[in-house]
Amino acid sequence: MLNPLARAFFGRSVHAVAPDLIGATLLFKGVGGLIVEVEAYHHTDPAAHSFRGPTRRNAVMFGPPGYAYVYRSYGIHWCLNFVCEPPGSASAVLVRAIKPTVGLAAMRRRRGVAEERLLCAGPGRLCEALGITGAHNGLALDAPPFELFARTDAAEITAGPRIGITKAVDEPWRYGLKGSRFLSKPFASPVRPGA
DNA sequence: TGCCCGATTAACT
DNA sequence: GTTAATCGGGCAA
Repeated sequence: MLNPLARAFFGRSVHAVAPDLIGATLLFKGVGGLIVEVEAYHHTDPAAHSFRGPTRRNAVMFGPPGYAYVYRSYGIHWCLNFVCEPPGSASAVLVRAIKPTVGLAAMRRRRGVAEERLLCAGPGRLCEALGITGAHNGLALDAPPFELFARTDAAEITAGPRIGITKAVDEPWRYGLKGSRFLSKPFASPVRPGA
């Protein structure tokens, strides 16, 4: 059972939780950093894995909030989601990028990359750096090996269309820390008419 | 069963 | 700019 604070935090709309996760600290077995990019997936969203109903893969999404949904992407990579909203809502937030702060050496070893900016800039890269796999699907987020700490300082949050999807492509449900160099891709700058 | 596609990434040209 | 790697889901047959 999740602690009441975590349940209250994740039990809200994905569109409330997602921006609140920007600037939060995520650690897995003591390795991780600051969340700088996430995407919201609601069960009514054609791009969501839960849109067509429960399967063995997405079962965790249909459970209570505050748990990790880890799935294999393109048969190769692992991607980490946080289940949100009341139980059965089947909505989740995809963690797309973090700024590495703790355990840099372990991340570099797992990734085989030295450049700090590329350690966790992308959902697949992030899971590889932290050592998260399908074996961790369904784990509670308020207990080891996970550690989550809410944002303490004010953060300037920006939003835009999600990446790598083909359905509901115009919905601005990607949230990020404005100007961070650890994003998987930059957010489009506002276009001024006549510029 | 067979076929196509995907919430990706790295290594090509 | 393009493409391969690789596997589960969804749908047609």
